[in-house]
Amino acid sequence: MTKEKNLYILDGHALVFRAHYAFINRPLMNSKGMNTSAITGFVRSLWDIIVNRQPTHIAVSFDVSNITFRNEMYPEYKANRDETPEDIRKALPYIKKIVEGFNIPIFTLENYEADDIIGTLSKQAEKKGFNVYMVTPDKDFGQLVTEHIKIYKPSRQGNGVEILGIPEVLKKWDISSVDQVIDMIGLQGDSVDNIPGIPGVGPKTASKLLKEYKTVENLLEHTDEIKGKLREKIESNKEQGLLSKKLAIINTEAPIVFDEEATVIQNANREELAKIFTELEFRTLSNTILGEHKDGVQQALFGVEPVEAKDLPVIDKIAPKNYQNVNKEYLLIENKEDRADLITTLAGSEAFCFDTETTSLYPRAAQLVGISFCIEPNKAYFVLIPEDHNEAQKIVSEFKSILENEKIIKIAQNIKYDSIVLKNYTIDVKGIFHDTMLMHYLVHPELRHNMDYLAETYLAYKTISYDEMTEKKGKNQLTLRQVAKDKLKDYASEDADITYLLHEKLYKELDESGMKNLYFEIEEPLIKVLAQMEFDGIRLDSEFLGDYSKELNEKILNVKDEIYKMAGTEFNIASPKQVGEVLFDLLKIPYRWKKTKSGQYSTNEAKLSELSKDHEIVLKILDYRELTKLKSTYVDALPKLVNKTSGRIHSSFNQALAATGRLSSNHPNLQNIPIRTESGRKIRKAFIPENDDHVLLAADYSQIELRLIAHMSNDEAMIEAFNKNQDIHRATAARVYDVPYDEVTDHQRRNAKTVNFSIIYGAGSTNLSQQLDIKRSEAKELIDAYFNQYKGLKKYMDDTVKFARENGYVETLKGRKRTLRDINSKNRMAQSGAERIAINTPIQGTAADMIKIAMINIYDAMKAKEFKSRMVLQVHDELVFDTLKSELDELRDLVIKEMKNAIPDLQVPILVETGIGKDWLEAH
DNA sequence: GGTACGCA
DNA sequence: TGCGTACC
Repeated sequence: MTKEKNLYILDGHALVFRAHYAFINRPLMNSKGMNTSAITGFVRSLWDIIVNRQPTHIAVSFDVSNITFRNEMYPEYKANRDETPEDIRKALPYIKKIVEGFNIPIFTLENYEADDIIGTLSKQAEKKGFNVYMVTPDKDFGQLVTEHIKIYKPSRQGNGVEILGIPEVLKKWDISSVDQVIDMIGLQGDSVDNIPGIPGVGPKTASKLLKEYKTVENLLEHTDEIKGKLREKIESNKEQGLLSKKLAIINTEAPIVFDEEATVIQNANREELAKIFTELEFRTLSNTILGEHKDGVQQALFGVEPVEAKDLPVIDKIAPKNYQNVNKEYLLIENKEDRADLITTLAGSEAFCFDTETTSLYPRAAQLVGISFCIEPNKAYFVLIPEDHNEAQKIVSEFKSILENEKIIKIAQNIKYDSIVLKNYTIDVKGIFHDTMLMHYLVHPELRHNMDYLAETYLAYKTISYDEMTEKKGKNQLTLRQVAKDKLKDYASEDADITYLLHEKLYKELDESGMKNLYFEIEEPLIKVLAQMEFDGIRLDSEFLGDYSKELNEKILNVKDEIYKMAGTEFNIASPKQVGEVLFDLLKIPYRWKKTKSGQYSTNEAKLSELSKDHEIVLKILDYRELTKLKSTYVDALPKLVNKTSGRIHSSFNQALAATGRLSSNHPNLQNIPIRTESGRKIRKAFIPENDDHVLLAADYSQIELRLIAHMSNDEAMIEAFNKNQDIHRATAARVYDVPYDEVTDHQRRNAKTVNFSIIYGAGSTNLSQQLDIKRSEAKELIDAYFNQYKGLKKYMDDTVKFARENGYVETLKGRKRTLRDINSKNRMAQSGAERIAINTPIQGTAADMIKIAMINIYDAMKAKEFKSRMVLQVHDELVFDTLKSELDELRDLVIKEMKNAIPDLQVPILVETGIGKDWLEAH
C-alpha cells in the first residue's frame, strides 16, 4: 500500500481574523508597538499542524477582494463588514511572507472567496485519493465534509483541536445530512456574512423544520402545513430564504486546478523565516521553529516525532523551555537543620527572591503552605509549612530575621501579596522591594504583568501550570495542601527561580526606560503603604446594612408591584430583553433607536431616562434597577466580605492595572460606590471608624485635574482664576459667555463645567453636544470660544499630541510613560482615540502620581509619630483615615500639608478639603 | 470619551 | 460576554 496522502488547506483570512480577536483585550505587541496577535496566532496554528499532523501536502488560501460573484446575486452580501482592522491589514503581508518562507503555495482567485477555492481544491484532491483537512474555524464548511474531507478546527485557548467529520457536523448543526448545512443557513441566516435568512427563524426552528421538510425548497412548497406566525414569516420571505441558501453554497467548481506537486510539503527557507521573525521580534517562535542551532534543517524543521495533537496544546509546542528540559535544582526543605542552613545562606546575600504559596487568593484569609527562595539562577529552595497553625507560626518565625532585614533586597512578583500574608504571621517584610510585576507595569503599562506571561515573553519559558499541578479536571481541583509535596516543591521553586531570572531582565529594562526614579520614589514605597492599608482594612457596620437591606427590599417589592400593575402583566424586570418587549411591543411606546447587536431593544439608562418623562412606568423601572443593583452589589455583598479574624473589610488595591497610573480597587471595588443618588450615598454610612474613640477623616483634592492642566499648560487665564481662588467653572463661564463673574447663570456655569471636563478627557464636539443636549455646531462654537479664552491650554493640547506623534508616548510630570501605538494610525477612529489618551493620560497620571506621593509621605510621618490612626482608603482623589480623636488635629494638619505639597512648586494653589464624621458619608 | 468592576 | 454603573 502506498503512503497516505494528507492535504491540509488553510483558510487564511478566517484564521488570521480569529487569531487577531482572540487577543483583542490584551494584544500581543512587539517593542515597535506593532500588534502581532494575528501573525503569532496564525503561525502557531500552522506550526501546530506541521509538527503534530505530519501533512504530506499543504496549501493556504486567501481572499483577494471583498467583491465576489455573490455580490452579483445579493449586493448586501458581507456589506455589514467593517473595514479590515488596521492591525490585520499590516499583519497580512508578513503572514504571506512567512507562508512563502515555509515554501507553502498560496491560492487566490479573483471574484471568488477562499471558501470556494478550498471547496474546489478539496473535491479535486479527494478524487485523487487524498485525505483532506480544511483548516478553518468556520462551521459553514460542514457542507463540504465527506468521508475523506474533514474540517480541522485549530485549538482555541486550551480548548484543543477539533476535527469534524460527517457525524460531528451533523451533531453540531442538528441535521441529518451535511447537504442541509446550506438549508440551515438559508433559514436562520448568518449575521457574520449578512445573509438574511428568514426573520424569526433561529437554529432551533430551522433544524425542526428541516427534520420535517428536508430542504428549503420542499419547505416552501408545504407552508400550508405550518401554523401561526411562523407560516406568515416563511411565506412572506420565500425569495429571501432561497437566496440565502444560494449564498451559503460554497462553489466547488471554481476555475482553479489542484496542482498536487505544488502542495507537497517542503523544507522551509530558514534564512527567509529568520529574517522575518527577527524583524517581528519573534524570539520564542523563532527558537521553536528554527531551533537554536544552525545545522540540520531537516531535523529541526520536520523531523519531529508524531504526537497526538489533542494531548498537547499548541502552547506547549511554542515555548521551548520548561521544567522538563532545563536543568534546575529545586530543593525541598522540611526539617529544622536544613532551614537553618538556608537561613544562613540567605542572611549572607545582598538580595534574595521569595514567593509564598498559600490557601487563598485573598491575603488576609490566606494560610501559608510554603515559601520558596532563590538567590542564584536555576536553583531554588522550598520550605514546606504544615497545616497546624502553631507549628506553622514557629517555622515562619525562624525566617523573621532575614525577612525583616532592611539591608537585604527582596525580589518578588507582586510582593504586596506576600507581604500581607506574612503580616498574618507577625512578620513585617523590610528591605528594598524589587517587584517584577511593578517593574514591568512601569515599562509596559498597557500589557499584562502576570508571571506566566512574563516568563514566556522574556525567558521563552513555559511555567508549570497551576491547574495541572492541582489536577484540575472540570470542577474538581486539589487544594495546595493536597498536592504531593514534591510537585508543590517544583512549582513553588520555579516561581521564585523564574522571578529571579525575570528580575535580571526587568531591572535592566526599567533602568533603560528612565523610570527607575519613579519606581524607587513612588511605586516601591507605595507597596508598603498599600500592604499596611489592606492589612488593616476598615470597619463595616453590618447591622446598618442589614436594616438597609430590609428597607430596600420593601421598596423593591412596592416598585415591582406598581410596575406589574402599570404593565398589566408580570415579567422579569431585571431582564433587559423582557423590559424591552414589555415597553415597546406590549405597551407600544415608540422605539426610535438602533437595536443592540443581538437584535434586542436597547434599554440603557440614557434611553429610559429620556422616556421616563412621558412614561411613569419607565421611571419605575429605573428606580427598580437602581434599588436592586444597590442591594445586590453593595448592601448585601459588603457584609459577606468582612474578614472573620479581623472583623473588617480588606479591599485590595491593584497597583499594576490602570494604564494611566491610577490604583484600582476590588473586593470590594470602592471606586463605584454610588454618590450621585441619595440611596446610593447612604452606602457610605456603613463605613465606620474602629470604635468610639475614633472618627473618620476624609481628605480630598479639589479640582486636582483642572489645576494640574492649568499648571502643565501654563495657561495664564486659568492659572489666574485659580490664584484668585475663583470657582473655576464660574470663571470659565464668565470668559466664554463674556459676562461678569458675578452674573454667570447656573445654566452657563453648568455648560462651562461640562466643557471643562470634556477638555480634560479630550472629548470632541460630538460628545459635548450629547452631554449638553445641544447641536453639534453649537458645541463646536462653545469649544472654539473656550479655546479662544484659554489659548495656552489649546497650545498645550496641540503640543502634547505633537509630542506623542513624534515620540510614540506621553508622560506625566513624574516621568510615568505610556506608549500610544495608534497615535500615527491611518485608522481615524484609532488615531483620535490615541489622541484623547495622549491628552488625558498626563493629567490623570500626574494626579495619580501626586496622591501616591502624598500617601507615602503621610504614611512615613504617621509612622514616625507612632500614630494609632490608620490610613484606610484611597479612592480617586480622596484619602480616608480611621483617626484616634486625640490625634485628629495633628493628623488633619499633616494630611493637608502633605497632600498640598506632594508635587511642590506648582503655578496654582492646591486645595485640600477635609471632613470628619462618625461614618464615611458624614466625613465626606 | 476612557478606566474600571460586578452581576446575570 | 454583554450590560450597567461608578469615577474621572
